[in-house]
Amino acid sequence: MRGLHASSFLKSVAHHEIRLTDRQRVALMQIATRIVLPARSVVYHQDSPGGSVYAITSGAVKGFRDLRRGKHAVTAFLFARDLFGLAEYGQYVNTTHTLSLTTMYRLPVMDLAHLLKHDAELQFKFLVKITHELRESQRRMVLMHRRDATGRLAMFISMMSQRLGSETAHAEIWLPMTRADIAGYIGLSTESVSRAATALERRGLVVFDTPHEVRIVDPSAFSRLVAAV
Amino acid sequence: MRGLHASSFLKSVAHHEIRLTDRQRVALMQIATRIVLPARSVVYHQDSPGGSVYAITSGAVKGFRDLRRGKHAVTAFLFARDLFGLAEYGQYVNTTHTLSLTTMYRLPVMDLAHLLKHDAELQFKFLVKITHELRESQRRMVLMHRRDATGRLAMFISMMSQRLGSETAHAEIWLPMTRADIAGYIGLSTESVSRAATALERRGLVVFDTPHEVRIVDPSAFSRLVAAV
DNA sequence: CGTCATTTTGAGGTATTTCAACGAAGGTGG
DNA sequence: CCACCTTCGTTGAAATACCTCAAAATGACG
Repeated sequence: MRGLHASSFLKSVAHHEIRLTDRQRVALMQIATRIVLPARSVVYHQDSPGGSVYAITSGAVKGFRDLRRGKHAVTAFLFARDLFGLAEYGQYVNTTHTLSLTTMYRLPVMDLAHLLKHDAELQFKFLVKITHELRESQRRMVLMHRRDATGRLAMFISMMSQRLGSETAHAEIWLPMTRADIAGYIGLSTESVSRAATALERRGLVVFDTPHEVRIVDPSAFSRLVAAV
Repeated sequence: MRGLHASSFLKSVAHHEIRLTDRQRVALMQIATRIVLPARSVVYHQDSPGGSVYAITSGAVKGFRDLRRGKHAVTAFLFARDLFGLAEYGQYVNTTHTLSLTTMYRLPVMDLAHLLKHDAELQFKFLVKITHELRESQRRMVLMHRRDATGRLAMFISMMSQRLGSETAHAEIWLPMTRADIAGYIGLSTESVSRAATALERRGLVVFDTPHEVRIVDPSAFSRLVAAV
């Protein structure tokens, strides 16, 4: 488990000014297990003992909590270079689920904690990463305050665009999640998400080539809507 | 007492009680400045350079972002033993504002980063703290998915109760923020918060001795409502 | 290519928002 | 010390936007 795998893990944590040294990468690889899961696989279930942290190399994962009547609140969409499971040390509070074919590294929390305790530089990079996530979640709070469904969806698309921007140079934005997942994330009903999507198209802001691929055709008007908080 | 081992890490997250050693406390005090601010003072403003992290000793602080038309989204309420400013490494993205007389320590981010990079144990405690905050924010996501205003307010009161539980042994829950602040936090209008408050009282679940002091008079029914996600 | 899940569209019900006004509380200045 | 003023909190009524229920159309996957 060296060479290609190791370098892809380097990339997985290198997001947002985080870059590991060779020695750090090797240390992490020694405790890591590479995992490849098909779409719709459960990574871990809520209320199970939280023994590991995961770093995504490619693919997409959603984290959610079950609510009443089959509904579920989506707590996060995770992509390449994201970490997850870290916030749930001790006991997982979310279920995580792959949305597509996903490769990731599993890091046992005991080993990771030991490693971080002896490498302050490495730990600092984790701290920066978590800190960045906290900031992300604050952006989502702003999204949740919007009253209009179309504005929420526009903001959601904008957020997804930013996260995937580094991967795809295309204007095509990949939305691997279902409408129900989006609804569970931005706090609307599935139908409202669908209606909001058609509303954005009818207003000439975006085009959905498929339900999971969207292009922004009027960037300035789109940005105006997103910023019209 | 040696360092924080992996097992004690789990424990500390579970009970979210961060305890510093005397030496760590001294090290932090050397770079810290003690600040006492009266109510309604701005600690820092959004879009200003983020040079410091703050640790609250007593009092209450709110973090928020301005939206259109005088509205503002409240991103956090912070109390004793909370840190803030850390998520905004480099550039503050929120404005922070005292809600009452507040004492806090200001830690220059440069000095703090230097300290953390040389004291993995101390940094670990910061990581635990941030990790816990991330988890908190996920709980809030669940709150935001509730459709009914009374349920949201009940959940909010429950959250405040938990945060202040260690300070006051009383059943009296202190809500230092205004109705508008609560509204900005749970995503409702000010009027809806007010109506939800009276609804909770009319249903015999709580009693508001003042607009800022609430007692839970029917704990089982109250818990049932909170859990009825 | 068939089957099932997902997505879209429609119509009505309902909760919250909005607009408006009043009452209460806290702070300030004469 | 009191009066004034600003901010905060509460209540009412109408409008709006979303949710729910239901069914058809589309898409995904074996």
